[in-house]
Amino acid sequence: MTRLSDTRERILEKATELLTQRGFNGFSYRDISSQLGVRNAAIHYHFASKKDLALALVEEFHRTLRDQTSEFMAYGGRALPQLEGLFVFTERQFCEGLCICPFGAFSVDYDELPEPVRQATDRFMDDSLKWLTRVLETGREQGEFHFQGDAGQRAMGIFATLQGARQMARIHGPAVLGGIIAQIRTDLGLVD
Amino acid sequence: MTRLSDTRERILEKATELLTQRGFNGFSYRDISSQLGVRNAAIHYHFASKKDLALALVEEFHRTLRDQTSEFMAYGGRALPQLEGLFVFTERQFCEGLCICPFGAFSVDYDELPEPVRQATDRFMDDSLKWLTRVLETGREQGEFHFQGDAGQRAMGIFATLQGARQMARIHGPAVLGGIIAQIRTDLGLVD
DNA sequence: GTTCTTACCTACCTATAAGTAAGTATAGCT
DNA sequence: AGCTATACTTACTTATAGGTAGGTAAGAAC
Repeated sequence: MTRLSDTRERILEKATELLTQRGFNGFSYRDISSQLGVRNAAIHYHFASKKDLALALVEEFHRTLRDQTSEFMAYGGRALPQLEGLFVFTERQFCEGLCICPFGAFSVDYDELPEPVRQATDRFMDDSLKWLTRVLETGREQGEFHFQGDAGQRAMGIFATLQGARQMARIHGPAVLGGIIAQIRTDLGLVD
Repeated sequence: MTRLSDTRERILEKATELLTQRGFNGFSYRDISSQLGVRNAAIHYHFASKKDLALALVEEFHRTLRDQTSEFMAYGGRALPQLEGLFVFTERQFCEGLCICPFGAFSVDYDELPEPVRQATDRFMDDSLKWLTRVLETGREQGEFHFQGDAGQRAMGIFATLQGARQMARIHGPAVLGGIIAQIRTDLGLVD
């Protein structure tokens, strides 16, 4: 079969949407199958258990992040466009209906996640943090960013803020997200 | 009956714990009843539906906030101790096992929440924002805080950061929460 | 002392969750 | 033409979800 079915991809896409709108415990195989017009068992064929689906979702995010960050890298190592890329990415995801951060969704259910999913989530988070830490350090050295203290801490703070901002924006409207992002810029000494 | 049963309060307490550890869709009446040693129907007696339980939980948080903020007010209107009170409150809740912010937990499931619960959540959030905005404005006038821009925006950003920080701290350890709170202080021009 | 109310309990119901077993259509390979 | 792998399907199972009907023990009100 030269052309593989796109059902697997459609399931992942729909699952991402449902995950970011309802959390991992907030959607079922039935929700996916009914909206895609396939049977429940078709999902089990591709993802034997919900645990496997969770794992695939985390790995999907991880891949997206890698693609996105290597795209940032193409700017030639300058820090500012990379940071702006993160902001644009966050806002675009939000506008596309991926309301809350997938990582935020998983963090709510963290204790009940099976061990492999937890590990994958940790790896994903570590990579994200490493990338943003490097961007912040580079930007400070280049004199673009101005902030005190450890860059790693600052990176953690920015991710926390973005994650929280998405959740708040969902309730108070999309404008909140832009406002909070503007504030992060201000705190990094970037004047508009 | 002079002495009312404390079952209702015990249910609310346990539900809060479960909500902040698993999200609203992550626990069942059975989880509560089995851990409290009562029957399922006892919970339905006090909270006819899970919607009613959610409503009671939000109102409980709202009451706690009111108590807490009026306690802050007792400091005589000075802004700094009020802000520090929020930080202490957040860290204490986290240490007591109330991992994620109850509001964060609800925001994940926001779309499926029944309308009255959503409205109660909105009122709770509005009150919180109003309070923090006033604290920030007062502190800036008193010369204790130094920040640019709108105080309401800043308040929104701080809540978003705290909410995200709790979720991150759950995975990366409690130290993260303290680190991010320290950063909020820095960004408000408070030197340690 | 009967009645009402509170605060439950036992025993159930229906819907839905995740998951499985076995069958089938289609395409490519030999 | 026959075999095999892929990508499903129908038709279940078992467990659990939220919710309900009806009963009951015990104190309060009259």
